[in-house]
Parts: sequence; structure tokens; C-alpha cells
Amino acid sequence: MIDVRRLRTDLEQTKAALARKRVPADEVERAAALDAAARRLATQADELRARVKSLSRQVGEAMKAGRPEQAEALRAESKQLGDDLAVVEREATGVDATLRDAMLRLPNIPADDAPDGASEAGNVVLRTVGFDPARYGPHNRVPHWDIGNELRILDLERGAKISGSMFPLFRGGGATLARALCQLALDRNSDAFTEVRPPSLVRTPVLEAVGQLPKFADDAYHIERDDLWAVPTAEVPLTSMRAGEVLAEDELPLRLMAYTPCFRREAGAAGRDTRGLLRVHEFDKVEILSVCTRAQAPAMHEEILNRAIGAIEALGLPYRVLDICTGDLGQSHARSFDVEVYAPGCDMWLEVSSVSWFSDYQARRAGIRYRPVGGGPNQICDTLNGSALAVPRVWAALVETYRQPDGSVALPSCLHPYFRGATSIAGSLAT
RNA sequence: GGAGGGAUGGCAGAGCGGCCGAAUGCGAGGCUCUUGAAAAGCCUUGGGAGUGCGAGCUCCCCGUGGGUUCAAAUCCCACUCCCUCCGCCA
Repeated sequence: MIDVRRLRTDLEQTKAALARKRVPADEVERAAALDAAARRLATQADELRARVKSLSRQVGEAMKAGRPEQAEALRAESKQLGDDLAVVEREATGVDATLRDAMLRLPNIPADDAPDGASEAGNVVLRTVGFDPARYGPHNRVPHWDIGNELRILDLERGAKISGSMFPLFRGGGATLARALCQLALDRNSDAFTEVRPPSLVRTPVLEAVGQLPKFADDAYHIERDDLWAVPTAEVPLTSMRAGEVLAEDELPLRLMAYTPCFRREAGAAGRDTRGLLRVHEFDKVEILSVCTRAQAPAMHEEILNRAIGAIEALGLPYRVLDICTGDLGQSHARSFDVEVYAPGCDMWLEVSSVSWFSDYQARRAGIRYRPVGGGPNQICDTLNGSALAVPRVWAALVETYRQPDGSVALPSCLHPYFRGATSIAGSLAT
């Protein structure tokens, strides 16, 4: 969440900044008013409590001095104040909870240099690399769901039989490819990032820390009986790994990566782009993430973007990079770059990575701070992350791009080490 | 799942219901002594909030949330987590 103090010192500026994310001004004003009320009540409660404490001390002293009647009088007075205090505290607790909820729902302030725009139409294409429509023959203009059936490497019907639609089932070389892509991503980033294999089911505060809750509860799978949530991305457990801790500045930046399954209900997107692997409820992804100082953030953002792009380049897929406009920026995001790959079979650009800077929005929620080397008060960290590689859409673009005239799928050389000697996916491998 | 034990500051570890935000030790930082270092001695050393121009003042935090009390780290209840043992199990 954003710093409440902003609402006290820079209310107008904050309203203007959030207006770029289409947040109505009265929502911000409401939070500011709640904050003022909360502080007023806190001061009132503090004063009452201070008097109760001081009177209580005097009760003890009077008893010790053998003046029971005086002790009794002080005790009665303190009791009365205590009752008053209880009333104020009850009110304060209520206001605090309302304020907290309002703050959790306010999105992050967008970065100054994020482009303005009302919707995804306002996103800016920064560059397009390797895209040449003339290079594709008719054998490439086959959508991956058809290729998947043909080679028996993607079986959406069986997936649906088991779990419902949008739960893909890969088999044979298709399954190997899905796993190989993850392994490739982990291997490519192991030079600088520590691999983590976190739990896939998390508690409510963990999902709250990244900004998914309370606002977007419908998008996540929730296991009622145990009150656990299935992670929509490894960003969720990784961000909370050091939650509530004060880190030493010299241990920053933290660089973490994790392979996890990702679960998304896609409640708001029902029916859109749902063919094949374009949008699924469960998929595998390797995420890279950093916890760092504000000063380290810009370079880290650049680095994570380059790493995301690097994997796509290694796979030989055309891609483009988008600068996400304020109207399309997620709740927690200050600035995001999306990487999209071109899929010739369905003739679409598919988002395969979103590389984002969250400023201190998530870290404040998660309570991740660092102790500055030169001394001074503890600072809230910044967090950044991006997909190193998300399987289904890359799988789709790759299969379409590398389909040969004979129907087989050639494998780019960087994947050969993961294929037990094979260099293509053909019928024989696909049984 | 069952039975026990535990949770206190960076760590270890005390803590009769009142003067405990908390002894003591270690660690860390500063100073003295020393050519330098070690040793020794002295001092400092948690986090958060409110308020004030400021020195400051006030409040909250002893796993979490409730309760009892004039007063709770200390008593009561619930929950969470950790440890030991039993059971079950990939």
C-alpha cells in the first residue's frame, strides 16, 4: 500500500497521481478522512491510557503506604477512566480496520515516466525484434491446438475430462517441452538468482502482501477447509519469504527465482482468448524476483527485462516490448514492461512476461525493511519481478514457429540438452 | 490424528500482578589506555505511532487475538507456530 503520510502531506498530488490510474478522487479523500479520524481517536486514547497508568501506579503506592481509603478513591477514579478508554478504543479499532481496508484497496502510485493511457490501447510498443511476416509458410499458419492434436502432444479434451476446460494436458514430446522450457529458464538465470521451491498453497496475508487481496479474491482459487490459496504466480510466496524482517542493506539486492505451478480462475476474463493454450487455469512458470533499495530498482528493472527477453531470443522467437500505460497498469504496479511473442499459427502477439516494479507498495504490505549501512531509520524495500518464462504461450508460439512442412516440430538448439538426444518433436516421439 | 513441553530484545537467557520495554551474559558500535593490536575499563545498543520549530513529551509492541483487574510479560480462554513421543504415510 502507499504511505498513509502521503495523504496528510500531499493529498492533492496523490489524488492527481492516482487519477492517472483512474482512481476517483473521493476514494482517496475518504481514506484521508479516515486517517484523520483514526489519529484523533488514537491521541484521545493515549491520553486516557496515560492517566489510567499514572493513577494505577498511585493506587499501588497508597496501598504500600497503608492508606487504604485513598487507594480506594484512586481506584474508583481509574476505573471510571478505564471505562471511558474502552469506549474510545472500541471506536478506534473500528476506524482503524476501515482505514486499513481502504488503504489496501488503493492502488500504487504510477511511476512518473509510465505513459498515460486509459486502457491497454494506450500501451506503447517500445520495440519489435525479429518479426517478419513473410518468413512464414503455410505450414506455420496452423494453430497450436491443431498441431497438438496432430502430434498427440497436447490433449485438451482429456485435460477437460479430468479437471474441466482450460486445464491443459501435455503428453510425450509436448510434456517434455513444457518441462524443458522451465529447466531452460532456471538454468539461464542460475548465474545470479537463487533457486527457491516455495509452497504452492499460501495463507491469506501472503496474498494480501502482493496486492491480490482483498480486491481480487475472485481471481484466485481458495481452499475453504484449510483457508489456503493456490498461488497465481511464484511472485506471491517469494515476496513474502522475508516478510516482517529487517534486512541488512549489504545483503541487497536479494535475487530469487522459482519454478511453480500457477493457478488462476480467470473469472473476469471468461470467454476471451480461451482457445488452446491462450488462457488456462493452471500452468507452469519460472519467476525471477528482487528485493532491493530504491536506488537499485531502476537497474534491476532493466536487468530482469533483459533476462526475460534473453530466454525468448535464445528460443529464436520474434517478440515486442510494451511500456504499459497507467490505465492498464495493475493495482500494485508502478511501472511495467510486457514482453509479447508472435505466434504465427494463430497470428497473435501473446503476452509471455510482465516485468514490473512495485516501488515500496508490496514491501510495505509485507513489512520488508532494511537497515541502512550508514545508520538512520530503517527503510522499506522495493520489489520487482518478472516471468523468466511462462510455459503455455511460449509453448504455443514455439510449436507454431518451428512447425516443418512435414508436420514435425524442430527444436531450437538451446532445448536439445533437455530432449534426450532428440532434435525435433515428431510422430514417433509423440505416442 | 493423540499425548506432553515451549514461544521474552541480533543471539542466549532471567523475570513475587504494581517502580519491567524488561536483569544478566554474548555479540555489535563508540571512547580511554596503546606505536598498532590484544587485554582491560567506561559508555551506547530493539521496533512502531502520535505530537511539538526544537530539547522533548505521550502511547503501543514480551507468538496472535480475546478476557479478568485500578494495574498484565506475569492470571484465564482461544488460536498459530516450534520441539519431543505415539499413530499414519509419499
